[in-house]
Amino acid sequence: MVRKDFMLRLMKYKRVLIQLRSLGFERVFSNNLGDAIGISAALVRKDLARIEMQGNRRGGYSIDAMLERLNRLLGGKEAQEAILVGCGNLGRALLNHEAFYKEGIKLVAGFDLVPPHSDIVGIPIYSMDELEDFINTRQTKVALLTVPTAAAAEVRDRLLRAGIRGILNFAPMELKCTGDCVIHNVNIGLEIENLFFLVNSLEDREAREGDSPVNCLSEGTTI
Amino acid sequence: MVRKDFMLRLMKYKRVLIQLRSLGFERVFSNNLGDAIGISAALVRKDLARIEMQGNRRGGYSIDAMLERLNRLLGGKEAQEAILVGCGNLGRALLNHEAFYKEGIKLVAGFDLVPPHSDIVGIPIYSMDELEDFINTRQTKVALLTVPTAAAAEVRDRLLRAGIRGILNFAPMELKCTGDCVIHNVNIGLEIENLFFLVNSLEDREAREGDSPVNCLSEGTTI
DNA sequence: TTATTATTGTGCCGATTGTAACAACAGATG
DNA sequence: CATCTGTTGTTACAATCGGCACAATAATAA
Repeated sequence: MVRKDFMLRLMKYKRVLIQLRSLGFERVFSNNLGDAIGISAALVRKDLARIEMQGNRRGGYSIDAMLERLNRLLGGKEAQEAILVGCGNLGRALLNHEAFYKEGIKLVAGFDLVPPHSDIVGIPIYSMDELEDFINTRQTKVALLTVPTAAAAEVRDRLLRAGIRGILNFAPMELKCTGDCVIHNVNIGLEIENLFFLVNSLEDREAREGDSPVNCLSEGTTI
Repeated sequence: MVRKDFMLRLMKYKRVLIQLRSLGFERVFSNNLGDAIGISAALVRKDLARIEMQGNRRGGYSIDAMLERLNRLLGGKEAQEAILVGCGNLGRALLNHEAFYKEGIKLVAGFDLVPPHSDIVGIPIYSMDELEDFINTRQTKVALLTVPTAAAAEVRDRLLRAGIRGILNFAPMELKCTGDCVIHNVNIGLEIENLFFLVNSLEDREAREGDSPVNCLSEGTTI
């Protein structure tokens, strides 16, 4: 609950650093990073102190050193393997989502009650019958769950029994976990509802106050 | 930044209440709600006090009264209209996502550089050329952005110029906002990375401590 | 060598969050 | 009517977070 924000910031730093490095930079200052991800420079420095990343008092931080440290903390650079359960519309879309390849995440298989006849994107889609075997032999630890709401809880139990430790649930129902595991719920409906609420408040305020001051809210993933 | 969690809790209460009511319940206790969404009963009571929802000291809260209040706060029950820009895999998947219909959100149109010849789900998909006109005539205020990363910033500007006030961005790049608007970033890659990190820490800890205590993390949308 | 300057590292503070504990109270029971 | 039980409403509190400001310090210039 509390260090999630912290870790997310670390991941954002990493993204920015990779970008900067690819542009030829070698060092970075706390205020660069702060601007890039929309927080104060002081907070950046505090975060970096927390991961024992020390910079040069005049020349900022070494991008390479920092990336090295972040990679060690966040799980390294070798792509981590996850599976996807529930190859409906959303599931199939995620299977060939552009973002994953670049970010060290590899979806190695999809599972569905009725697997399609041909693989769509080069990622094999298996029948649910083979779920446990696959998890067992590949020692998969993380799964994306994109099954219909009604099936979500049951599939979660099955995944956990099979050895999965982390689940990213997309069904619009808060999944809790039972045992030693991590479950994150990505509820897109909630996101949108939230957005409507904020936009409505924005317009209300403007209507009330006439010309409103610039009011700009950009927020990160609820992740 | 700060009341986002609060509002998200309100929306979660609403979901649970709707479910409970459909099961025939009429009243609910703070600890029911707390259990349902994984927080303490005290926090539930505080939230309810904050929205001036008062319960009966013995009989808990009236579900109907609470839903009424929540609906007023969160934007009522009439479905709110949003559009979706970028009808690639993810975009099309969202266009027929089960969750939206039930949750008072209505995607009224999709837009793409090359709109498909036939509507896939009954939701019309238009060419990008018609974007501004549509927004203008329908007075749309919220958009889902599922275009490729490279185009995200440009399309955002276009949307904002056209009058959109809230954007839910799915491209794996932190979009900031320029003007009076709200932008939320749903970064699925970050979500997964985060999950890997947590699972790894979990396993590390267990390896270190031998038999670990039950350690169960279930968290809501980062959103 | 000395002064200057830019940037880090950190101690402190205010704000906010969620928890714990308890008093007030409504209804049930006898 | 009196008691008792269970739930709310509220107050106090501990933890944490992020911001500010400033001392420490490394590079540079004179």
